[in-house]
Amino acid sequence: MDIKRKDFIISDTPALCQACESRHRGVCGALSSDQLLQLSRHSHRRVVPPGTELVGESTRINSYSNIISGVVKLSKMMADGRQQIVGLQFAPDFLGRPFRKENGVSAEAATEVTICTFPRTVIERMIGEMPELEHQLLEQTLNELDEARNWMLTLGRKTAAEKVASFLLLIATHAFPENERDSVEFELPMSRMDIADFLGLTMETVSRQLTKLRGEGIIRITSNRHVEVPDISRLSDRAGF
Amino acid sequence: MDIKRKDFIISDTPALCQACESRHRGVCGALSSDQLLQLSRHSHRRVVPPGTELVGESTRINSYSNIISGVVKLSKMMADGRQQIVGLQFAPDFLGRPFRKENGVSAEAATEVTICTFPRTVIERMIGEMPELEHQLLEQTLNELDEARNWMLTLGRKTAAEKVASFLLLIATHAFPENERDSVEFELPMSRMDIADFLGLTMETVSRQLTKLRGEGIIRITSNRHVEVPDISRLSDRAGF
DNA sequence: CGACGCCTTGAACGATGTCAACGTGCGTGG
DNA sequence: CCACGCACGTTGACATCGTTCAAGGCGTCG
Repeated sequence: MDIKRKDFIISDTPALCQACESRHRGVCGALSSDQLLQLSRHSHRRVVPPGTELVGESTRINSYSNIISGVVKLSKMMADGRQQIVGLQFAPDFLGRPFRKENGVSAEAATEVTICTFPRTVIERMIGEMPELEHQLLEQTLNELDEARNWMLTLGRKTAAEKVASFLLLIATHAFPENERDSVEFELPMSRMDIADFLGLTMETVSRQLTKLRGEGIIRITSNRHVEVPDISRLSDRAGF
Repeated sequence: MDIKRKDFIISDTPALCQACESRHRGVCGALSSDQLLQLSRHSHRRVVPPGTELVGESTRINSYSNIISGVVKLSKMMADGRQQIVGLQFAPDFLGRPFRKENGVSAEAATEVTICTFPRTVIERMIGEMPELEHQLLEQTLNELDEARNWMLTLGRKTAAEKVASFLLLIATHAFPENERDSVEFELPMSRMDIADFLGLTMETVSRQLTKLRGEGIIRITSNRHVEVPDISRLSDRAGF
C-alpha cells in the first residue's frame, strides 16, 4: 500500500506526529490518535544548534520534550568547574524528569537537535489519566538506569584505552541499532573535550588513545569527527569484553 | 492514641506488615490493607548473612523483595574479575527489576539483611491492576537514577581523597536520614575491599585515605568498622562540595 | 600458641594528568 | 586571494597520583 494513501486514511493523526519516530518507539507510542492530537495542540517543534542549553542543572522544569533527532548530553558540574557527562540521549528519548521539580543535571545539545516540546502541566495530567504512559516512562527510566550502571563500570574500572574503545562502541551501536555487520562508519557527535568529560579523562588522553587505535588499524579517522571501524569485534575486544 | 490500640483497630493489616517500614515509605505504601493481605499470603521473610548472593548477574528474576533491614550491594563484574559496585540499597528499597528478564547486576548482602520476598507473577499482576504501585516504582527508579548519576561524577572526576570522603558522607546520611546535627557516628556496612570496588580504587588507597582523614582529625576510627565524624561540614568540604 | 582474615604501611613503578608547543582547518577581513 | 586569528586537535616532556608488590600489625578463633 502506498504510504501517502495510508497516512490519508489515518488522517486524524496530527500531521507533525506522522513522521515522528516517538510515535512508534518513544513515549508517544502509548497514545491513541485522539490523545496525540490533544498533546500536539500544546506542543511545538524546535531545531537548536550544538551547545544550546536545554535544561539547567538547578532550573525548575516547566516543560518536557521528545528528542526527534540529534544527541543530547546530560552533565553535572562541580563548583571548581570539573565536569562529568552522565548520559547521552538519542531520538526518540524523552527529555525531562517527571514529578521532579529539579533534576540535578543539565541537558545540552551535543549536535544539532530537533525536539518536540510540551508544557509540564499537560504531560502530568495525561500521565495521571493514562497508566500506559507512566509505564512507558518507567521503561525508559529503567533503560537509563541500566546504561548509567554500565557506564559506572567503565568509569570506575576500565583503563583509558578500554574507555575510549567503549565509547566508540557505544556510538557505533546507537548509530546502527540493529546492526549485524562487522564494519561501520559514523560521525562522532561530540568534541574530544566532551568525550573526555564523558569518560572521566583529559582531552589529551582521549586523543592519544584514538591515535593508538588508529595506529593499530582498529579504526580509521578521516576528518576529526568521522570514524570508520572495519571490524567491530576487534574494537569490542579493546573495550574489555 | 496508644499505638497498639491503633494497630488493633486496623487489624486487617497483616501482622508481618504492621511493623514494616516498607508499608509507609516503600512500595507497599501504595497498597490498601486488603492488598497487603493478598500480597502477604505469598510473601515470606528471610534473614541472610553478609555475603549471600540474592540475585545473580544474569539469572532470571523470579521474585522480588523489599529490604526490611541491612544493606545490599549491587555490582557488575568484568570477565577478568575487575568489579564495580554500582549501587547500595537500604531499607525500605525494592529489590529487583520489574519487566526485565535479566537485570545485569548481581545483588549481594553487604551486612546481615532481612528481606520480604514475593513471587514475580504476583507482583506483576498487582502492578497491572494498580497504577499507584507502578508510580511508586517509577519514583524509586528515578531516585536510583539520580544516585547513579551522582556517583558517576564521583567515579569520573573526583580524587581518591574526595571519593573516600564522599563515601563516608553517603553512609552517614543514610544512617541518619533527617540529621541536622554536625556530629555523627556509625558502622561502615562493608569491608575496605568493597569500599574500593564502590569507589573505583584499590583497597590500599582507601586505607591510606582513611588514615589521612584520621590524621587530620576529620574522622575517628575506633574498630575497623566504627567511624565517628565530629564535624560533618569538614568532611563535606573534603568530598568536593 | 599459631593460623587466618582483614587491614595498614612502605617503596617502586606506571598510567594518566599537566603544561606547553605545534599542526590543521576554517572563517574573516584586508 | 592571502594573511591572520581562532578553535580544535595532536604530540612531547615531565610531574603526579594511584597501583602494585611485599611486609608486617592486629584481632579472632581453633
